[in-house]
Amino acid sequence: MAMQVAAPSRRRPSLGRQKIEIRRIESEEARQVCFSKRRAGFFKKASELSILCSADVAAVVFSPAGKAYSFGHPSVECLLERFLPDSSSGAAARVRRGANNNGGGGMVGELNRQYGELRAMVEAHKARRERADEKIEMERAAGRWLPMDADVRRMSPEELMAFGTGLMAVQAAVSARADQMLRDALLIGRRPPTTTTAGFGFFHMPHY
Amino acid sequence: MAMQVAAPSRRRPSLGRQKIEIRRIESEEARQVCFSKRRAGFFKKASELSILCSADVAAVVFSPAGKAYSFGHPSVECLLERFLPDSSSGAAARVRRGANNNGGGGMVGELNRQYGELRAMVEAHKARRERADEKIEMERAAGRWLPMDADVRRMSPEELMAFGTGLMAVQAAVSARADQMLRDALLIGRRPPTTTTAGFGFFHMPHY
DNA sequence: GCTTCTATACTTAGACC
DNA sequence: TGGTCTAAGTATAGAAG
Repeated sequence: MAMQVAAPSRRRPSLGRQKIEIRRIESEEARQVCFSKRRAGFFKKASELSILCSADVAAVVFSPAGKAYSFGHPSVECLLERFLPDSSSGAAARVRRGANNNGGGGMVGELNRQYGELRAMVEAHKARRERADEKIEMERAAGRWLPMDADVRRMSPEELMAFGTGLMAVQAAVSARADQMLRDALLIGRRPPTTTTAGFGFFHMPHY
Repeated sequence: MAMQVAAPSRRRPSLGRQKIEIRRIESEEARQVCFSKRRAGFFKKASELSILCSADVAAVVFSPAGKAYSFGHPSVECLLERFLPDSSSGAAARVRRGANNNGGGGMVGELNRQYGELRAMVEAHKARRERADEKIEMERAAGRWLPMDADVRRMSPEELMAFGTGLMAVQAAVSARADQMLRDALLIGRRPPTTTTAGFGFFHMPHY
């Protein structure tokens, strides 16, 4: 019943949840906080989905800071193996174990499983990504074939799908050509395990 | 202000969201509906997490009916391929192993069922793959941008490198566009092209 | 099996610890 | 980094199509 006449503004220390756009959070700190919260929520959703619907769910998340987190019911190893293309099998095995430990309904408080080797890998990945950004300009000059972002944005779902498929084919051709040149230049057999990645990222398309 | 005297109960066609326990939904129908809804929500969360926090996120979900769904930024398809090698024995063994390790939840009985679903999934994936191959022609028509294999073979190392870099940028654009469509679809509740997106692999280039 | 509608239950942005 | 609190934005159970 008592009314706050003197300091009505103090009654609202929080404005509550604000609406936000789904776009990269610029503030590093805010991004980190958001990541922690949403990661927890994300894994919780994964857990609920698997339990409520008896579905198999696996999820892997790499924080912007370089840590790896995972959830899996009944297993997430397949996902992790994909993320460890050029690492030793030892790292893969360890990560796999950790992932399984927090699978199922466990969820508890922490899915925090970090590995030094993973961290190194992620750093390499990030470096690769940055290098890629720098090259975007150069790309335009040589790519008389490639469409502009605007073109891509204009594509219909069907077109995008078709284009994506074509992209994959071209990727294969480029990859093959690169291998060929590598062999010609070095006059050796291929060594995929050690040489690997020049800095080109992956192509991905989510499906529904 | 007319009053509903005769049928007051009609005023509440819905009780709104009810609280539920996080445990397997017994009703097969209800479970299916729940799966559809939550799967969409789950992927949306994954998308938001990756965008808001610049995190790498990958998720795979196998429906109780045996269908596979996935989301990944920047990639997951490759993971699925690992999970679904053409030799079903490998996948089967791996899944079984993973499942047993995690058997602490009394899900043992479920495992056999899930195993069966996996087989169905493998077939679905194969079909999808073939379909993708068939589309490569269509892509040529729609893809007025993409070069022919011959063009790629004719490129100099420098050109190839530049082109590869450009390719990567386009991949990013396509990926972003696809993510956008996913978000729009989920937001609007409209059905996107469905099914077809599974077969896109990753691009890799050895370095000199 | 996926969508729509409605009334809630649940999640989380922002500020602080 | 992870926990707390508030208020508001979202996700979704249930019912029906």
